[in-house]
Amino acid sequence: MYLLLAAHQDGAAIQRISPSGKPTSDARPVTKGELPGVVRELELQRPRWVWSRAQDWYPELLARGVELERCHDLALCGSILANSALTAHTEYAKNAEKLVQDDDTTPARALQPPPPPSTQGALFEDIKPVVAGVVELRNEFAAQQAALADVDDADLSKRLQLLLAAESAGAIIAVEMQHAGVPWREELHEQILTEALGPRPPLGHRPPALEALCNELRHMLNSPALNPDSPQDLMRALHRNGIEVKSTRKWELQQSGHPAIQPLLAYKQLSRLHTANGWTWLDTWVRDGRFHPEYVVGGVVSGRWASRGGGALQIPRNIRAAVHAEPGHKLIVADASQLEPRVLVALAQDTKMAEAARDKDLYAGIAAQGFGGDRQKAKVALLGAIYGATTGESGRLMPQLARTYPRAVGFVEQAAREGEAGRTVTTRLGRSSPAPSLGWLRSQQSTTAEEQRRADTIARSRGRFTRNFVVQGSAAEWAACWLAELRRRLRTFRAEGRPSGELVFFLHDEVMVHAADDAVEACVEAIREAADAAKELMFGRIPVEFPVSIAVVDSYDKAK
DNA sequence: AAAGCACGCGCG
DNA sequence: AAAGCGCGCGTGCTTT
Repeated sequence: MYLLLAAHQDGAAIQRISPSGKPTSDARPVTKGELPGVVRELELQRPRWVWSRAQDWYPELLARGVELERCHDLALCGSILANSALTAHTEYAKNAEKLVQDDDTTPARALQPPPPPSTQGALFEDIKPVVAGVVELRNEFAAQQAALADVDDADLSKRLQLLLAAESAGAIIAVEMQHAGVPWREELHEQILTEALGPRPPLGHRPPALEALCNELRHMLNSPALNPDSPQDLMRALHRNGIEVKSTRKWELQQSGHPAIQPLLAYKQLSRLHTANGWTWLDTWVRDGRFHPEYVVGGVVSGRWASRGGGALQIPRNIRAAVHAEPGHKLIVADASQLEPRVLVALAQDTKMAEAARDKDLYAGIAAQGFGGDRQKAKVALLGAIYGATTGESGRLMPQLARTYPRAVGFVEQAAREGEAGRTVTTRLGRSSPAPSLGWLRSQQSTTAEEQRRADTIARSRGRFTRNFVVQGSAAEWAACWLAELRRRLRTFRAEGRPSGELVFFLHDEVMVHAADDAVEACVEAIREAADAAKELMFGRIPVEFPVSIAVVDSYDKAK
């Protein structure tokens, strides 16, 4: 059953609709205050909630203690359907195309783009539903369902439906994880900061350790006014001292043996800790022992999630000790091992590489088959194939890899050719890469030799993008299915009154579950089962393993 | 003074 | 040791 939840005057309206989007009841107006109660009541019928975006409604509902099982996120699904090659022939895609301005690269969207970044601390106050009433949303849903029905190939149609379901589940999970937050022990974080930087300085001042290093650098580089935070300033000072670097990047500085390099690198490292994850970050993003980032589902064209605020997807290793389970609980950190290479194996149906992928360590398997047992070489070669490396060691290893695995390498090469020619590519479940911009197309019609060279560079760059898109995007789909399957199992535990865990973090190919001690075993099992289920949902029964490495730990730094 | 860009570095 | 893909964000610096 589908229940439409739309904006209506100051509150909302709820209407039953059929799978094709026809109303099967009158729209019921509900005030803001009544909404949680009404939705909770209706949820007992296990509907699929159809709404503009999960972000518009679900944070508020969750804050009132209302959890929902499933939804259809019109904005996310619309964006997929408007771009997918599988629905390119439909009215839906053709209408969406008209909405795209022809002078930029904005992806087609059936509804409004996401709201501007909300200011921190206002996660639940600031969000206003998009101005979209019952009729508008119902029509949108009907149009999306019609587009789905227009996909003739039953297999492809099923995949696309799976993608929309997984994406919508992701939207729900993202809001729930945002609500739950990552368990964060502030005093452990502060301890790390104080040990590395000294006591907290007044606002706008360097902490003692940075101050000392800065003075040391000024002295060693004979530059009394040096600001090491200014690349220009720093570069001039280095040059004055005969350190001939072309940039101030860490790896380039490491080439030099000058005695000032060591304190400089130390300064850079500590400065990073202070500015990106120091006391200010802690004040801003951690409340009541939880880090509450905002996840942006569909924030990356490939289908990966992005995040907004607090750098949720970049929790650096050196502060992970502060991510700590609550008393009587554990963190279960699960990681899909070598996900992208395994997805490539499944996509390309490379039986030879599948043999290697039967091993828990895929790189070791590949090393044994084609690289004389050299695991590092095998890894560099394979990642190079997925990213489109042309130079360096990775580039040199490509022919060797192609000889051993013509199908897998051929698959990514084909994706690269498509991109270079200005065509789009499509993931396993049907998410397509954006079409090239008009500017791109224009660049390819160059005449002079100089223009031609530039055009080739741009074309190859797009080829690397599409090459990676199919693999990264399909891997993101696997991860979305994994996450959705895991959530379903955790909810079942709870519904049956058994101990369960809560999803608290997700990062591309990694999930974190916070669970009471007596729930750990079941959660671990659920994580593994969900991974198997995700594989089968996406690829059916294939002889490729998607092993998950799981660490049960007190703190995040102990995982891996 | 605000907005936008380049750099550099964190994560997968 | 970096390279080839995808991101967010703080800082300095330039443009508006």
